[in-house]
Amino acid sequence: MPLTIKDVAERLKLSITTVSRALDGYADVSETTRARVRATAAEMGYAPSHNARQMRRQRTDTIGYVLPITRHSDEGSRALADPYFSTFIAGLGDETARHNLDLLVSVATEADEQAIYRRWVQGRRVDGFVINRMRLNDWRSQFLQQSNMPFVANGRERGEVSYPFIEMNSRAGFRALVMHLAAQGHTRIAFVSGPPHLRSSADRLAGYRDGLRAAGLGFDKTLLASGDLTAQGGGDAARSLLTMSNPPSAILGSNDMTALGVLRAATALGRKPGHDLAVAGFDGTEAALHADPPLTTMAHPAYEIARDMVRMLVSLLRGETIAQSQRVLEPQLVLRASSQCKPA
Amino acid sequence: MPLTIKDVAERLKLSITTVSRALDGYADVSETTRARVRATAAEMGYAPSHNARQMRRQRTDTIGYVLPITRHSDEGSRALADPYFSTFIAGLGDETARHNLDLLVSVATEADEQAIYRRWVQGRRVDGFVINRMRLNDWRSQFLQQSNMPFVANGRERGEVSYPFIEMNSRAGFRALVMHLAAQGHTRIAFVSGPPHLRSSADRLAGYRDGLRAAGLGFDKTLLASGDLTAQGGGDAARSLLTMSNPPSAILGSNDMTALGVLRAATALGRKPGHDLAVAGFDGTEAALHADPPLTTMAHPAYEIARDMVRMLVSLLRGETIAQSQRVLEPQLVLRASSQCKPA
DNA sequence: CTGAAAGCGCTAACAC
DNA sequence: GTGTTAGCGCTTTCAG
Repeated sequence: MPLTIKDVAERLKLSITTVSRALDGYADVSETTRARVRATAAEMGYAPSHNARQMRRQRTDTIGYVLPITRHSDEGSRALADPYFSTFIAGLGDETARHNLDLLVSVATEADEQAIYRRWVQGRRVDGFVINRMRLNDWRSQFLQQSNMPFVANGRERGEVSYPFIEMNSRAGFRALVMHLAAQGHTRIAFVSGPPHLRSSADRLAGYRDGLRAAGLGFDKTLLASGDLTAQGGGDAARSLLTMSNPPSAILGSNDMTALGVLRAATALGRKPGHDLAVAGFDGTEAALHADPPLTTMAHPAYEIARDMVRMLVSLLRGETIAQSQRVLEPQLVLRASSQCKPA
Repeated sequence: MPLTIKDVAERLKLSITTVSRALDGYADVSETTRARVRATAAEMGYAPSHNARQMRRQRTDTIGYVLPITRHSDEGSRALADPYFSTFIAGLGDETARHNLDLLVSVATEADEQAIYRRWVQGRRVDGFVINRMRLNDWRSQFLQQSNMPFVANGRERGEVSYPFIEMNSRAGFRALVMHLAAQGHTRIAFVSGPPHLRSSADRLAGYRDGLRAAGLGFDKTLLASGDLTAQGGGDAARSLLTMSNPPSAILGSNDMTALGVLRAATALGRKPGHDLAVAGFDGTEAALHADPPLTTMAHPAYEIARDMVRMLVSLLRGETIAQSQRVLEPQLVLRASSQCKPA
């Protein structure tokens, strides 16, 4: 049976009210009493019951994050195989800790996530949400808005939205990536897309097409392969692209994991990425740095984005107005060996 | 203002007691009433307040995990750079979700973690803990035991312990790794250790020495470099090892990240890992697969371990006795190109 | 089978 | 400055 405020009060022969106020730093309690209370509480190892406190305050001091995975959870080991997510969680964890907030985490497929959101919202489990990997039509933002639950998104749905978000301009990023490859003489530049219902996939594909246009290259749909943002998917796509009659001389992955899969598959097919095949990814993960050869990518500061999202959410919870509540960041090109070659 | 049980009761002209019982599936309520209550509650979108429920039940249905990081949190982006942790969290998330438990996560250095553990324990924030990255002398296990807080550890402290854990036999793993290298003729096998206060570091070093002994090789302390389980640390260690007068022909990293750093640094120094330098890691992360060249490693099923730990904890919370409460798993050697070469 | 009432541990009006 | 009291929303005796 853990200690309660009553135990402390009895020991001090004070009322629980006074103890509560002393501990919470209210003004209307004498300094001597406050000191006595503090000392005794510390000595007894008392800490208030989070539950009881939040029940009374109607707050939880907790932020929720549901990690969206694609596959069935039996294969959940893949869930965080993408370093993007782990970096993101690290940012959430660090920044919430800094504000003395707790971070409640769950892992769910798009099919299962509704139950969790409902439970957390209606069960008043969290004060606000951080959501990412936005879909073109995303029920989460609607649900949270109509539930009056504060949240900050990483990215947004199609079109104008009214909620706060931080977004990467990945469309511009892919345009730049294509231009970079075109500048080296590549004309057959393939693209391995992500799941089509994701906003990021649409943006990245649009950026790819922007780049082709800007470089004066036509769009050839045989150079478009579909992936799923995993290395596996990237490998499959690369195999089909590289075994066609007129294969591309450059392959762009929707993210680093896809590009890593491309690298491996290409190497297995006897190609030499960085020599007879240009490859690039997107996200700037550490794995890209250690790849064979090191992977050209676009830096995407997932850690900082996560921290900023928490900061924005904290402001929201405090009822403050956020200066810049809808931010668009520009990614930065990171040139490495994988893309530094001319077409064969 | 979210819905409460009272709202549902009023709508149905029933007492809150009956509503509560109907929803919780108690036997002593008529089937018709139960159906009516269920339907109305669903229709209204009612879900019980987690806080109130747990306040009453004196349970939280939440499991805590404090991710231990080494560096100051300003550099927290490194926190999860090690895929071992992200895989571990994925396992925790999946398995807790499966049991309808929530997972509370925090990120803290060893210096800061005490505050979090105290807050969560004394504030009755969680029903149990999962802890990993055990130290040789670990205050956490003592604290949790004396607080009467159930927990399961990944690994354990020095010596015999009474708490449940799952541990990798990394000592045997490193012994096997050294034998593998020695079998190819390597006699100067270096080892980049981890932080000395970690149990895993001690085990891995001991395994390294076991291997040398088994292969009939002497222990040369100039071949011992200290790392910190990051790629950065591995790179630093490799630079000092490879620039000495009589450099090693093989380098073993305490984990994959260390070995990846070794690979990069060695390549930068003009060495060709897999040809004139053998390198191997430990953990079996996906990054090792995509490395240049692909990294030999020992598979360490962090995802499955995490899930099993949650299962054990759940049994503990239910008051069941766990069949195998102290498990030791054998790692599996995964041979890849990085270690497949003879000494120059 | 259903309802009234107590109380989980705490905070915040409101008294004194 | 300090104490008394009324709840936060729910579960669980205990009556009926």
